[in-house]
This record gives sequence, structure tokens and C-alpha cells, in this order.
Amino acid sequence: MPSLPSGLLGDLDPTSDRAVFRQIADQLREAIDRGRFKEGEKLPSEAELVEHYGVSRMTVRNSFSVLQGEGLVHAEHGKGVFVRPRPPVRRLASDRFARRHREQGKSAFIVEADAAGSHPQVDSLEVKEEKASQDVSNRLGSVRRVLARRRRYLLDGRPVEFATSYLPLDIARGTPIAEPNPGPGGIYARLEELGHRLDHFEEEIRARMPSPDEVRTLRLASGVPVIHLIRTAFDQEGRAVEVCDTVMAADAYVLSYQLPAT
Amino acid sequence: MPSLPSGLLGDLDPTSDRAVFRQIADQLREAIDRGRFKEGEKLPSEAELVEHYGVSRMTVRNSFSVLQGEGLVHAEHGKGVFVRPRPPVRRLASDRFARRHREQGKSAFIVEADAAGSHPQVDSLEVKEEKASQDVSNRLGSVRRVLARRRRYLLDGRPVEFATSYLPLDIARGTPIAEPNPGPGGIYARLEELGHRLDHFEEEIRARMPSPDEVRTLRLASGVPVIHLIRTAFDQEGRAVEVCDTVMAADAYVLSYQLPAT
DNA sequence: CTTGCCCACTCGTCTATACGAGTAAGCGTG
DNA sequence: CACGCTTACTCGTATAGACGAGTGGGCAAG
Repeated sequence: MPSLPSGLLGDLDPTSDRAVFRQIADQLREAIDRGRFKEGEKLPSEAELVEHYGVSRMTVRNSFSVLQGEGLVHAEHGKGVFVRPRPPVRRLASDRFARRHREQGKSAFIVEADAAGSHPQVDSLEVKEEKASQDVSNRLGSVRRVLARRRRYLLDGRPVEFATSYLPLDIARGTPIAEPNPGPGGIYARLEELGHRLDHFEEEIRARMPSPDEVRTLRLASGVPVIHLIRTAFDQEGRAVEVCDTVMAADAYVLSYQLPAT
Repeated sequence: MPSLPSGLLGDLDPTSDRAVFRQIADQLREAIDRGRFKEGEKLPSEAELVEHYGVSRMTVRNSFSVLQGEGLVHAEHGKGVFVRPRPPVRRLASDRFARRHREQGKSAFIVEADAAGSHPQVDSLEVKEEKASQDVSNRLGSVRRVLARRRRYLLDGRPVEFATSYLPLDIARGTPIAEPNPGPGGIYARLEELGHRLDHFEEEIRARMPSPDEVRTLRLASGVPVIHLIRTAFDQEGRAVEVCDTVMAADAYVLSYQLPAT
């Protein structure tokens, strides 16, 4: 086994109160922060660190699991442990639903991704009528059944977002909104054509760790939280006409809002 | 040792491909989701699970670490492993900086927390001049040095947010803004008095796992991400007059924005 | 009754070992 | 040359054991 380049990592301090696996994690973290290990680069293998520090393998693995929990590194079976590369982020601006962005034939996601030079995809399209959850029902004003439109967004093959739109049946049933492809400008354009002129949106934002389901759907690395965004669209009569529930890989997004100082 | 109530948790499936520690984590997760273990309640001890499943202790600990990473449970040394209670959340509305909220003597944080029946505190107050980071300098329009105002917010003794405001020296030096207590209405009120009538704010939102520093400052449990919010305040001349960098415990916040449909 | 100690139970850290399984490169065979 | 096998290296899973340290209840001494 090739031994570690000396100087890359320090020694342990046996007099320290700090647990050994934490000391090792600290040294690796610092080396990563200082750029000694670059994005996507392979860290020393478990065996190398075992030898370098003179500890058991479980201790080294424990260190790695700390860094994984921080989202700094990820392990690949059979290959090694790598510094997690920061993916390109998608910026969501607060004017992204402005009418002027709705004129084109393609969806905002596609247009924007093309402009950014990445390859966008939308899949897992599902459109069906179903019972409204309590939360959705409350937001839409006590409806019992809704039209649900589910879809998953991918950038360069990587899933980044999973979204479900809920619409009251009396608005959506039998309209293009109930079709897999609602046509140019998306469902907001259709809603306006149907006489529901949009007035404003409300967005609620939370961040949390993903459920196992979300880990699978978004193929999330460990240590990556999700941003959970719930948007409600209101028409000019003040009626909630759509609720969109979106779960985004947090490392792929920056949300941006503009607030008046009123 | 008291044995586990039967029926609470199932058995392992030795034919399954799924790793044993994942099966155990799955069963515990499901029991929590079903409300068999309530918020704040103690899970079976490691020893009890070792006996129940007939596995080694490290395997049980591995299961717990999965659930910890998901933010579902937290361990307390000497006591046990508990279902993590959902703390009361603080809702931040997009009109929270409206002038009408600025009239009172107390800060928005204090007023709001009092209204919600919780006990608010602000500490770690630090006000000093320092070199602007590259990012802050860019946002403020190439300033070299800034006034930095740091403070930590607590609710019922629990730290929930750590914020730093940066202001250009030519605006803030020698004004009440450079005092620990800037007076009624906060620094936004002072900025307006100084002739910088505020026009709008820009907020950038990210979510990520906390750094070890942030874990300490916010006393974060493992499996709790942070929301990182960077707000820039612009005056009516279009000049950026303040940048506020805020790190929030994600389990304590819901952000809420209102967007025009324009 | 109060104080202080002990003990049982809890999780935290660490060692040593074993086998399984994914990866990639080298090497030999056809 | 192309294919498939072997092999070495990687991380994944699991066992068994040891000691440390925080917590809280019970018990004994004062």
C-alpha cells in the first residue's frame, strides 16, 4: 500500500479531549477547506488513513460518516471517498412567474436550462384526480377532490426537483390543464384563459432532511437537505386556484426574492 | 433488563437484500411515523434492541445514526434516544420590513416573539469595523471596510438564528447604527433618518448542512439543516446600503413570501 | 430528613476481525 | 484483437468485546 504523502494530514493529539474520529474528521475537513483536496477529488482510502493515524478502520469510517453528514464528501462503493462537487445551481427569481415569461411555447424550466447551457428533462409525468390532503384542502378552500399534476425535473440527467400541482376540479376538469402537456405558457397561461386572472402568489419555504422516498426520487447524496416550497396561486377574486408543492435538492438551488420596502 | 413490548416492532427478514441496520431503521421510522413513539418520547435502548433483534450493538447504533441523519431522533448521553420534538416555528412574512412594523420601540424579533407567547433574547452582540469579505464587498458595491453588527437570537433559551449586518462605513460610522442599541425601529429606521430612504430588499435563500461552527453557535441537533439568507437593502438611489447575512436553524423557521403575478 | 455515595442503566468511543460486493486493471486465452 | 478471468483495492456490513462517562434512583450514614 502506498503511504500517504507526509504533511498532507497532521497527527493526533492524544492529550486532547476531542474524540479521535473527530480529530481525524477535523483534519480532513480543514484539508478540504484549504483546497488540498479539490472538488471531485479522491480522499485517502480507509486503509491509508488507518495506517497514517494508527487507528482501527471503524474509527476512520466514523470520521468519514461525520463528513458525509455535513455534506462535504460522498463515498462510492469500490472506488473511494470523494469531495462532493458543488453542482451548478439553479437560481429562482421572484419574477419567474411574471406574465412576460409566459409568452413562449416552452416551459420556464426548459428555456432557462437551455440558456444556462445544461440539458433539461422532465419526467414522471402523472396527471390524475385524487382526494385532497387536509393541508391542500385548507389552502384551496375546502375542496374534497383535486386534479394533481406530478412531474420531476432533471438537469444534465440529475433529478433536482419534484413538484405536484393541485387544482380544484371545477376549474381544471376537462380543460387543457388536465392534459399531460397543457400547452404554451403552462397551466398559469391556461388558468388565465379560463378567466382566472392571476393576482399574486404566496410561497412558503422550509428546509429539512429528505425522507427516504425523497432520497430515492431525487437521488440525493447523504448530507444534502431539501428545500420544501409550497406555492399558492390566487386569482383576482382572491380565490386560491392552485397549490404547488415542490421538493428541491437544496444543493441545486438558490431562491431569490425581491421585497418592496413599502 | 425489561424486554420490549411485543408487537411494537417487527422481526428482521433474513432473506431481504436490505441491510439489517436499514431494516431496523425502517421499522423504527415507521413506528415513529405511525405515532407509536410520540414527540419527545424515549425509544427502546440500544441494549433492548440488541436483545429484540438478536444483533450486535454496533448494528443498532448504525440504525440510530441513520435516523439521526434524517433528523428524526436525537441521542442524549446517559438518558436514551428520543424522538426529536418539532419546535415551534417562527414564520417570517415578506412584509416583515414594512415601515409600519418599524414604529415601535422594540425590535421586530422581540415584539413578534412576545405576541407568540415565547421568551425572546438577543445576545452575542458585537459591533465593529472590519474588512469586507469579497462577497459582501461585491454586494455593497466595492467597499473595502464595513461596519459589522453581529447578534444571535434565542427563543425560550434556544438559539435559532445568527445574523450579521454589514454597512458601508461612509453611511454608518459615527451614527446610532454604530451603537450596540441603534434605537427604536432598528437600523432601517436610522438609515431612513440619515436620508437613505429604503426602496426594496433582495433576499437570497440557500439551505445546507451547518458547519461545525454553526452547530456550536446554534446548538443544532444532528440532522438539522440551516437556512442561509442573504438580504441586501437598496435605497431609492439604487445604492446597496446594507447586507445582512443570516443563518437560521431550519427546524425553527418557515419563510413566507408574497409575489405579484404581474 | 438530608447528604453523599454507589450502582445500574444509558450512550460514546475504540479495537480487532471477518466476509461481502463493486471497480478497474492486468493478463492470458481463444 | 477481443473477451473473460483473476486479482488487488475499494467501501459496506456485521460481530464481539472493552472501557469511559453522563444520569438518576436507591440506600446508608450523618
